[in-house]
Amino acid sequence: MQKLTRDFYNRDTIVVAKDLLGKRLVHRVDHAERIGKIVEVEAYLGPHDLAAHTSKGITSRTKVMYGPPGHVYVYLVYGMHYCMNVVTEQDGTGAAVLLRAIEPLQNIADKTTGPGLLCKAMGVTLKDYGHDLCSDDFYIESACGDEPVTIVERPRVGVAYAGEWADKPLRFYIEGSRYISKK
DNA sequence: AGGATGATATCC
DNA sequence: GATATCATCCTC
Repeated sequence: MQKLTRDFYNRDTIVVAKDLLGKRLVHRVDHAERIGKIVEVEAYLGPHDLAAHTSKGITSRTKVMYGPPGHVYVYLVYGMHYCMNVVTEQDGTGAAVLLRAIEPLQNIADKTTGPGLLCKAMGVTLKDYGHDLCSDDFYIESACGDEPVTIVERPRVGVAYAGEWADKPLRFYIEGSRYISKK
């Protein structure tokens, strides 16, 4: 078990996205560690990626995504669900990886197959906006003996408005996992 | 197939 | 300050 360092996140976003599959997301809430294995993610590459929130430029909402890697970008979608992202690449890039689904491992009661459900189960809300994952109560670690996995590539979900960027295969998940949000 | 529900960006 | 738009989920 090894906590991921800043260097892990400070790399090409697609590489980080694929590398996050199989890692353990750990969040301590009320003295209990909630742990889930990441099984599905999406890559948002930067301002040139029309599906990314940073394509609108630096705003109060996107400033964390434009900041240094290894921090958490949380936002509210559709007025009721939170989604969490991990900021990637060097300070100023504006790229991140959306966590879409986890496999429950410890202290998780609710469903986890979708970005909104994942945040609810992990206790992630807007209060976690900007949190540094290089910390002790909210971080990602590699499992001991991290087994290689087969990665499936698909177009991202819910970004039909993004023109040609809607079709790019930037959604990645672990083949065979029963916790994938959609087929 | 359609509705819930509120922050945010983008207009006036 | 008003309004259109959501990186979703649940129920019918």
